[in-house]
Amino acid sequence: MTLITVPRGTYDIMPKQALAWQWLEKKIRQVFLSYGYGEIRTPIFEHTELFQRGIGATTDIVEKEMYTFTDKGGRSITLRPEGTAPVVRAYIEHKLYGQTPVTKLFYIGPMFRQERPQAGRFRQFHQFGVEMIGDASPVADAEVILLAHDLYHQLGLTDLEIHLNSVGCPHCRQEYKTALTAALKAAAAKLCTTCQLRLDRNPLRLLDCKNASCQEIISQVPPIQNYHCADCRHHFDQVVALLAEVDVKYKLSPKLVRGLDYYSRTVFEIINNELGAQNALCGGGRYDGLVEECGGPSVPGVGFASGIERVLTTLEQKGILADFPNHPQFYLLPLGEELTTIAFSLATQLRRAGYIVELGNGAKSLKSQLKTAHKSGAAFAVIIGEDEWQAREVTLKTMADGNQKRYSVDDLLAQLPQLVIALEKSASKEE
RNA sequence: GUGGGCGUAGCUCAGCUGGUUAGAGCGCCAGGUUGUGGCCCUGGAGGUCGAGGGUUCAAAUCCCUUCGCUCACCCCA
Repeated sequence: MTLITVPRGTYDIMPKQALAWQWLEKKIRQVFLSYGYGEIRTPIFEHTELFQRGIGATTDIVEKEMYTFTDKGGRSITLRPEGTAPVVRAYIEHKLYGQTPVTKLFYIGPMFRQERPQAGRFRQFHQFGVEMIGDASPVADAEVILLAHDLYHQLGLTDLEIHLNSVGCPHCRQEYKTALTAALKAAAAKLCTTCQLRLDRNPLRLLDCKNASCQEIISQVPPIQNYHCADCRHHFDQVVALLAEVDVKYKLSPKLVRGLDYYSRTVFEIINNELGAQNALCGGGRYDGLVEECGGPSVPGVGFASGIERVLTTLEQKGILADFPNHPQFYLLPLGEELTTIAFSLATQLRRAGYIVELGNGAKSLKSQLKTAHKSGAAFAVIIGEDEWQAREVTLKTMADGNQKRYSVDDLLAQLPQLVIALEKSASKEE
């Protein structure tokens, strides 16, 4: 029989790793809540049409990366490839626009895209993100960028690069596209094959081509800034000024464009250059047409999404992710199978009182059980042997120094609170 | 979807141009102490050499196919 493994691009989060995930998720929720965002949990799958309309039918995500299937009712269903469209759907469906002028939502959970996996890229991956819907002001853009920036700072990531650009509104962007296409048509033959395709399909994508000779040609072309309409220019200037006001460092990247159709005006990415090819921790921007496109009122929006795996990798890389200890406080060792019941009962008592307790295997030698206790990292071993049990006592051994003392069960239970406090004190001293 | 690299013990890897029973370190189990962990010593268990086929007297080693992992392109978190 062949071994069944996880599907390509997926992986198991094992107990030790899960502690890091829990820690990170907790931090994320704390920061988002402090900025006034409410958590929303949308389904893992949606009607396929939501993503076709929301993300854009000609984007790579929709064209070739979605996990789409037909359910038994004949409906086309898709595992969500990103979080914004579902949140916007819920915003419209629950008519949140009628409740407050601005709606601030955050999400955290798995996303699915059928791509070839590589460093920092998976088929099931996890994102957290925010959507601020209903505020057209540049203050909203700045606040969202600041939020991402502050969140990373609170995690200890203080040297990330923020890349910032404006892709204009549908009107001035279209003008730029035509100008760009016209300018590049002449040199089309010198472009790489993918760029030749992009020339027709999505000329903006040419700007961030990694090919050196393409970059050479592109550097001759005027930047998108030259084509911004007065409103777009003003909006972007304001965003930049607001970020400067709160000392957020950013890099203007005139060539930054983003792959999803819904972006307008501000786009940004936060980058860790040590990550490899997939170096964006976070990407986002403004999407003023999206709510309307999805069947809602004409309401502006701005948000970002960040990859949990990439954040965790970055934290590990920078040594911020220390071990999360999950050692038992007490390791109970019954000596002989006759005492197992006693130990079992005592372990239950302690656990019900809220202590972290492991129970040894009474069939094994004391030596063997102590080894296991040692490996578990337990602070105390409680030895339950015939000698002491005849007097209804147990031996409490402090693993750190090897000291041990006999207690009656009642005395032990009475002593535990102090023992645990002393333990926590010495642990915090070490740090 | 395309291209490069890699698949040998639980983990990290060695195994030269094909040559007996495939090795090391760590880990695991047991013993060295009749009831005492960490250090040390001794012993033990554990491998369809990713899978299938081919060449050969002989394949972990050479050839083909396939699967998987990985990195990169495309794209993106």
